[in-house]
Amino acid sequence: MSNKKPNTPKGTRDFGPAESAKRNHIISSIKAHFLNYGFSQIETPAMENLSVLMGKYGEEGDKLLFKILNSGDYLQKVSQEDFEQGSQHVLPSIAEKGLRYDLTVPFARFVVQNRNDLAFPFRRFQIQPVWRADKPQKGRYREFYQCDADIIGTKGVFSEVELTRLIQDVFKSLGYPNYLIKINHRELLFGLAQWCGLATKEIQFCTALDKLDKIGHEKVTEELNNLGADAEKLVQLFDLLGQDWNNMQKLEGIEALLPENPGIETVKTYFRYLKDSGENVSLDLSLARGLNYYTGIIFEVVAQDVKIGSICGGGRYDDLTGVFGLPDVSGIGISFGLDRIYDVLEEKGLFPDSLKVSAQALITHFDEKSFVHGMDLLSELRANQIPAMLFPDLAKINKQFNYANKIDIPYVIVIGEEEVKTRVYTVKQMKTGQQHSLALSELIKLLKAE
RNA sequence: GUGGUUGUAGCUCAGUUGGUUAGAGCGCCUGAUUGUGGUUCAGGAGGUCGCCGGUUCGAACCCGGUCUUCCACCCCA
Repeated sequence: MSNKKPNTPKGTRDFGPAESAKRNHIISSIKAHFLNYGFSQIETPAMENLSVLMGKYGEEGDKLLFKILNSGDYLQKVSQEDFEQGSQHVLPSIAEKGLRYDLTVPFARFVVQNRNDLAFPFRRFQIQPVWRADKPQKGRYREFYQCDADIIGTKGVFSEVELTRLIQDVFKSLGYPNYLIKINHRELLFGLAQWCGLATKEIQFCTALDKLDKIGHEKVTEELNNLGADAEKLVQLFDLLGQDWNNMQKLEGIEALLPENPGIETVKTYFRYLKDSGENVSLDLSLARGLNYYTGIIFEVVAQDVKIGSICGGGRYDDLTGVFGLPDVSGIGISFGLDRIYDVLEEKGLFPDSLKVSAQALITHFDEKSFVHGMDLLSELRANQIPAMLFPDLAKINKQFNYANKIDIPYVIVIGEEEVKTRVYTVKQMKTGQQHSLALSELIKLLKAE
């Protein structure tokens, strides 16, 4: 290991054949459900203008944005005054683009730009990488994929129900049952904040409350007290949160505190529409989610038996396009975290074995004559939609078999003098060791059977 | 961004108070096997001990820096 040993940048990874196959397994499953729900795919550039990205994810988000240096002499526009005032003042002069931080904001930009060509409500899905300059940890990468589905241009709670069912369908088809869909409503959170006497500090209230299951109610109480919350009301609040209630009981409990809150009716309707399919759905009044633009119901999906944070998140935003000049468009979206779902499936051993197969058959040979004959057989197999390879070098037969074994090829076809003459091929099933002599039509039938 | 942690062969890891030529298992290559892989046996290759610097007669080991990994904050998918 010399100092020349190359490496990918911190928090980024390569995906080899095995990993790519597993990732594709997840992507194709999610994509199939997106299509089944009527979403159309779009793609947007990896980079956006910083004016599009800045200020959309809160102060923290701005720090985590990767900025791209301007081309050419990027210091040219920096004035002495900017430089003396520090990096904050230099930034606008040296970088005007950044890597996208999520898929929702670029989508809002896309909607505004293409508003006249889109039919609303518009359902789009998007599967692309995003970048965050976070400090990497397990399940936290600097480059990771999001799989987003958004419905924009409708306020109906039915959209929330659609996305809930979509989540359920996806995890069902991935074979992972131990997830929990936590939901809450920003109006409820804001109502609670005001009720506690934190009318101007709703966001701080949310982020403090969000830590409840992590640091416990004493510490959260302490934080909220420091913000200036009404101590008596906090006692009432934590009394409510501590109850082991079902969703309806929780709703009734919070309705008693906030009788006029518009979020109550919305959440009630949501559960009514869900009917009996709300099995993995839980109203969690402490769920906050950091992103500033959410205004209505918010979602978070957690893996209950893997320590990895949330694997899917989303919510309703009433005015995301407003900042780009298109007001009064309500949208709702969810984002599946491909990389974390991967980590969950990997840890739980839920990837199917069949993903390993690289080709159905490898054609091996003893000499050049049989090698050349193998080329024709290869074409025949491929013409019959049988993924096949011909060993490309003249090599010892055991080397060829060894290769097939290593890359998990199920069938090896052997061609020698005899096979070329008779056109009856020897085929060995690697898993069982069984061997047959078959003419082409029989061979195709066998290889297609699997 | 703050604090901590990790790094030795392709992989998982040993390595004594600082002392010749740094080891094991697995994997890899060759042969037993010129019509058969996965089992077995024999042999072999592969390391500037993450990198740079310092202390020392002498450093995988001690010190500093740096990169990387993971963890706790922060925040999030």
